[in-house]
Amino acid sequence: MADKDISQAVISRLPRYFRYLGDLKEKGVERISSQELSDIMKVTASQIRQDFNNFGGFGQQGYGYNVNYLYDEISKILGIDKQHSLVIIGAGHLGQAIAGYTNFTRRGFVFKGAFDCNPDLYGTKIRDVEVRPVDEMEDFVRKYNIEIAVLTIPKEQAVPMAHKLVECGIKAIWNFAHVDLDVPNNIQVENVHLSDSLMKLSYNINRYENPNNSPSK
Amino acid sequence: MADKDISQAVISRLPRYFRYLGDLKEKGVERISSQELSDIMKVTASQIRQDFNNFGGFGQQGYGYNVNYLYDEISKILGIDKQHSLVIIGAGHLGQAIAGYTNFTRRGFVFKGAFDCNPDLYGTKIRDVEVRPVDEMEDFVRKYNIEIAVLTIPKEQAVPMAHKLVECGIKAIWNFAHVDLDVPNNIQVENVHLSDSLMKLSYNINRYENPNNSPSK
DNA sequence: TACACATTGTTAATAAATTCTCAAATATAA
DNA sequence: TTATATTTGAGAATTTATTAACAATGTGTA
Repeated sequence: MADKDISQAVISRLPRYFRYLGDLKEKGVERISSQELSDIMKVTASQIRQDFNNFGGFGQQGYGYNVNYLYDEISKILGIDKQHSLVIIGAGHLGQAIAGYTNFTRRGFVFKGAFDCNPDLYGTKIRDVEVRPVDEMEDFVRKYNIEIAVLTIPKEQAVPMAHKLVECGIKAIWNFAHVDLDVPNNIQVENVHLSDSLMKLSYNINRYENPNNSPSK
Repeated sequence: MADKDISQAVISRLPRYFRYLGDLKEKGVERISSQELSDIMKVTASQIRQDFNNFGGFGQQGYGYNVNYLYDEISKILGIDKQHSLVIIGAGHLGQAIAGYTNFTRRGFVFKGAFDCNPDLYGTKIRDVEVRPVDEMEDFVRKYNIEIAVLTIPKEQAVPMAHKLVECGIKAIWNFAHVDLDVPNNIQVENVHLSDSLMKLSYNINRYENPNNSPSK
């Protein structure tokens, strides 16, 4: 955990490399240089090389990078060469959107269960998985040793639910509730705060339209 | 646009400040010091002061910050003191989740239209708004002068759709498709790449479990 | 096989972001 | 009213991230 720490800035860029490499792979491209990748991705070649070097460097002088090899290595780094079990807590539209997104399955995220507190949803199915009452979550997570919980519930319920999940031995929470969770730091949390994202967009619209409403410095 | 540029790192933190200030406001807290806010938010007091100072500084020595005032100022900076019109392109679960999220409305994002290419959805309603055929999008966006388009469609369709939107005079795109859009830089784009976020989570799980699979340096 | 060329990995330089420090300003209590 | 305690805003110091430079190493060709 505490060895050669790699900054989250680097980690954040890996999925994007992975996406572009996947595209290249599909196109049948065998090799690529950092410069070529730089042109496609609009980041500096230097950054690409620096990023890969955090993990030892996967290229070869005079040749570049082998697309397939690099793709596989990144998938190992990201841990998507293994399967991860996942439950969705909150089977509303957002929960269903995520559950139904088949690409996640392709990346090894296996959707095992869905829970909600709305009785109307009990027994309805999302991709062969039955929606269960949320009280059954604890037993289910323990029994099947679920790794990841996707929290798509209102923020008021998110905090107590996170605590319950931690008690059941969950390893990670993908949090869509608009609240910061306070969990032990052996539990991984990744927040998706959609409203934050939308506000950023709003800022940039505003900024572009009224460039001169900045402080009098 | 090109005056006292504020870094996107700062902008990214504003919505979180805004969220915490909203909570404080609701609790009836009138004033707060950067140190108190630091304790609550788990960021350094110095960063809080530095961030606010980018916009001129809203506090007073010996007193701290007035919660209501600061809240209002941040909402102005973020441009959420004004209304923004918005259409959703792709009325699947994700599109519906976003359209249905009433908090956005509260923040001034007014949901005006929804479009899809699935005839089964035409005429169905999402919060009083009828789902229309996607061919009608262009006229609609032009006619009602829509500012923001939310792209919740598959990546193959996202790129041509973005081009169409730009032609219709859209100002900003909130992009949920797993692809990078290439639009003129007067168009604001905010990406929400969910699979990237999930991969980051996967990395951190992996990292925590196998701390020693780092390169031999 | 030998030589020119390409391209990485790595170190150094630069830029950006964060944290520290403290004088100046204000609030509050005596 | 004055003295003391707070707390900001701003500049300096530090840390982190990004970009540039180039020697080392391999590729591909004649």
